[in-house]
Amino acid sequence: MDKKAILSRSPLYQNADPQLREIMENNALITRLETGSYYIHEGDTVENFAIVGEGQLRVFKSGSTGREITLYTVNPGESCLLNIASIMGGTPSPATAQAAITVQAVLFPAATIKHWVAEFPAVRDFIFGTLATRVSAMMALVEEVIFRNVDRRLAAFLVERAEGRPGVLPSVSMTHEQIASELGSAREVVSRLLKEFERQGAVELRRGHIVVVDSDILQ
Amino acid sequence: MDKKAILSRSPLYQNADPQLREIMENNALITRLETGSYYIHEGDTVENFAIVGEGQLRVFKSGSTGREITLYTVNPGESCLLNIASIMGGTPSPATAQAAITVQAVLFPAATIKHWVAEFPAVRDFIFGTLATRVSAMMALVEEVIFRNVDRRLAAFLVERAEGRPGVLPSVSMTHEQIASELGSAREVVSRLLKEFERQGAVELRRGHIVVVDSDILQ
DNA sequence: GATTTGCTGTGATTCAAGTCACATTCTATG
DNA sequence: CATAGAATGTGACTTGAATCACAGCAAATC
Repeated sequence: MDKKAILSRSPLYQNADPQLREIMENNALITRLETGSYYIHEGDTVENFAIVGEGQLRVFKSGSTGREITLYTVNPGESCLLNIASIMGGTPSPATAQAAITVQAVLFPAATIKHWVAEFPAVRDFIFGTLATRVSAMMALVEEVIFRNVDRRLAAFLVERAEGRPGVLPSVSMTHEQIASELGSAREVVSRLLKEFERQGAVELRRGHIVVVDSDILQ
Repeated sequence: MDKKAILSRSPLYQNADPQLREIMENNALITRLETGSYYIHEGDTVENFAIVGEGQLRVFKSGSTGREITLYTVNPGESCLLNIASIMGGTPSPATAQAAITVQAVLFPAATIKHWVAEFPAVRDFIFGTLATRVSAMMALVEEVIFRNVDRRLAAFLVERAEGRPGVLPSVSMTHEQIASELGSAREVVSRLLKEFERQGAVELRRGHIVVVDSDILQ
């Protein structure tokens, strides 16, 4: 993927006028992050603003016992909230970001994006939009974690993340371990609950992925 | 309190140039919210942007069993993140806001503030600053809730919220019930933990407030 | 000062979920 | 096809916390 291909995935670029597009193209630094490598560690100062073109960034917090919880993921066309909050507020990053799937992205220096926010309404709208969405999601996450049991969160997670082509049952391609990190729980707990779901006929378990047979039961 | 007095508490107004100040004064609608009354309910559409001059707004989510968790509070001079996220993103409010202490505030219509964001750098900086701070706090909250036990969260809460004049021991003036809502836990749990803290000599319990005797033990 | 109302203290119980400790599969790869 | 390394399945145990059910206390109000 080249700069332009990555940029084209972002609503920011899509909504930009030709002038801004050109400026973006001229300032974009292309980068690649292999699966498992880190984009930023908690506490670091963020120096770039990223737009993901391909792959997936996972933003998470780790607890003392090694357990983790995913706060959100950044998919193609999206930008990292962490980045924005950190750059605009001048604060260190409140969480860690890692490539869950090899990422190709473009970067802009923090100073550059800050300047654009002042100058281009399109940039502003994009950033506010991203912030607003993530903030709501964050609040929803707090609520979930406090008031909902792991079984309900797991069921909701499966329904939401299951992907399937027409004709094929939707499924989630993750290990139990990964799902546990996503939810901030433990692997054994997830395994047990999944088995229970299977007994109820809601899912079918394969190695490395979970097939959602009946999403109504999960609801 | 009149408009000007309320506005003067906000860094937004403080950093504004005379022109913006005048515009703000001319557009401000003054309002008062008695303790316990709601500023906004979850799911509502937000129509105004508020700057709190006095009192305290509590922003929270409620669970099905009636339990609540405070996401954050809005104090004098501050603005409501909910508001900003909702107005700028055009999404319904993700949580409920209620006056914990009778609030005096000024309001600006959503359209007005949106317009100002485009026009005045000071407004932009203020809003981004608020968003960035709250987003970080939100992430920290998720982490706390997932990885830390209630006793640790309670201890941290007491240290953070204790207020005292010189010469007087700091204390938190809240009932156990209120603290439980703050933490998203149950009253009995908080009562029991507080008694335990008292046995350890960290606090002293009075009706309606907790005196922090030794904040080191709480750490 | 009597009463009502709202706080606080505590025991008993239950339950979700984290932890430990292995056994049992898969499946990729030499 | 043999096997190492991952992924999964499960039993046993422990524990933090929520819930239920009252009892005692303080303080505001009549």
